[in-house]
Amino acid sequence: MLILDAALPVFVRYGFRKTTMADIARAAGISRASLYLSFSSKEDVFRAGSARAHRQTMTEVEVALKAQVSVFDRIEAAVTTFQRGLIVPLGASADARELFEINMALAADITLETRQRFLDLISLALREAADKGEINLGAVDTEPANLAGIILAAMSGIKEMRGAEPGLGDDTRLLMRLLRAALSPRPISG
Amino acid sequence: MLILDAALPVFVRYGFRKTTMADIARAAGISRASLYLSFSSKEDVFRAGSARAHRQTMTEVEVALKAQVSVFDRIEAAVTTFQRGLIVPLGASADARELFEINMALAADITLETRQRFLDLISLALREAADKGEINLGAVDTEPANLAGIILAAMSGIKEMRGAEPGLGDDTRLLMRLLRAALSPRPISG
DNA sequence: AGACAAATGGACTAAATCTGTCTAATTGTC
DNA sequence: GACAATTAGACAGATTTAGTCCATTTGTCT
Repeated sequence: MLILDAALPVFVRYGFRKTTMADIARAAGISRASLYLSFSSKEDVFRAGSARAHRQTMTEVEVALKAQVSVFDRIEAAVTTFQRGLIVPLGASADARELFEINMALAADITLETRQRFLDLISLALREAADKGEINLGAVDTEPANLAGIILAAMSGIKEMRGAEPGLGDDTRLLMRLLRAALSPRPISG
Repeated sequence: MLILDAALPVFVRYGFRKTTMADIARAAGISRASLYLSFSSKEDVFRAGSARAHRQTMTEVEVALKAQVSVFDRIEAAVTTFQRGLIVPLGASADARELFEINMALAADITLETRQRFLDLISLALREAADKGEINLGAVDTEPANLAGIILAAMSGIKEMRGAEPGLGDDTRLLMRLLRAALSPRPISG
C-alpha cells in the first residue's frame, strides 16, 4: 500500500500527535478526501501501517531463517532483520516514546503476535539445529523456547540502553558471539 | 540564553508551525508560564533565537578571519563557519523551507544585516591582502566587494542544490581552490 | 461522444489544541 | 518569617484538526 509507505515516515518524523491527516495525504500525494476513502481515522492509518511493517519484517525474517548457512548466522540475520525493520526506525524518531505507547494502545495485538511468532521461529531453528547435532543444548541445559526468549529480551534491553546509537549493532553482535560460544558442540579452545 | 539554546533545536525538528510554546518550555525545562515571563510570543522566541544564532556565528566568523594564516585559509574558515552556524542546521531540518520563510518574515532584518556584515568582512580581508601583495586582483579586474558577493552567492547556490547532502563541503572547498588559483600573484603552473 | 468509477477541492460542524493572560500556591533563598 | 522567582492550573478566544459530505473534475472504457 503506497499510502502506508508514505505515512510511516511521517509518523516517525513528527510523532503521532503532531502528524495530521493532511500531512499524511500530502506525503502520499493524494487528497485528504481520498485518504478517508481508504482509512476511517488517523488511528486506522497508524494501525494499518504498524501491521504492514510487522508483516513485511516477519516475511524478511522468515527468508533469513531459510538461508543455507549455520544456525548462528541464520539467527543473527533474523535478529538483525527484526531490528532494522521494527526497532531502529522507531529509535530514530524524536518521539520514540510516544510512538511506542501509541503503538501499544492501537496495535498491541499485532505487536505481541509478531513478537510471539518471532520467538517461535527462533525456537524452531534452535530445536532443528539441536536435532541435527549442529548445536549442543546440553551445555546450557534449557529448552529452545527459553533461549529464544533470552535473545529477544537481550535485544529489547540493548535497544532500551543504546537507543538509536551506533553501538546497538555492536552489542547485538556480541550477544550472537556469546550464543555461538555457548552452544557450539565442540569447545572453542583446547 | 538557555531557553533559546533549547528552543532552536525544537524549531529545527518540528518546524515553526508544529512547535508549540509547551514544546519549547518542556525542552528548556521550565513552565509555560515562565516562558512567557521571558518572551511575549512564539514569534518573539523565534526572532530572539535567530538573532542569537546570527550573532554567535558572526563572532566565530570574526575569530576565523583573525587567524595568522593565508587570506585564502582565513576566508575558507570564515565561509565554513558561516555555513555550519547558519546554513547546515536549517538544511538538516525536515521543514527547511518553512523555517526559511518564517525567518524571513520574522527576522529578515537580522538575516540581511548579518549577510551584509559577512560581505564586508570578506571584502575587507581581500582588500587588505591585495594591499599587502598577498593576492593579485588585477587578474580578475574587480573590486573586493564584488568578489565577496560572488563567494556568498556561490555559497547559497551550492546550498540550494545540495541541501544537507555531504557534498556541500566538497563544493565549497572547490570554490575556495578556484578563488586561490585566480588570485594568487604568481602563476600556478609554468 | 457518452457512461462510468475514482479522485478531488472545498465547505462544513464539532472537537481538540494552542495562545496569551491571570491568580493563587509553591518553591527556594536570604 | 520575608522575599522573589517559579509554578500549576484555570480561563476565553482564536486557530487547527477530524471526520463528513457533495458538486465537480479527471481518467478509462465502450
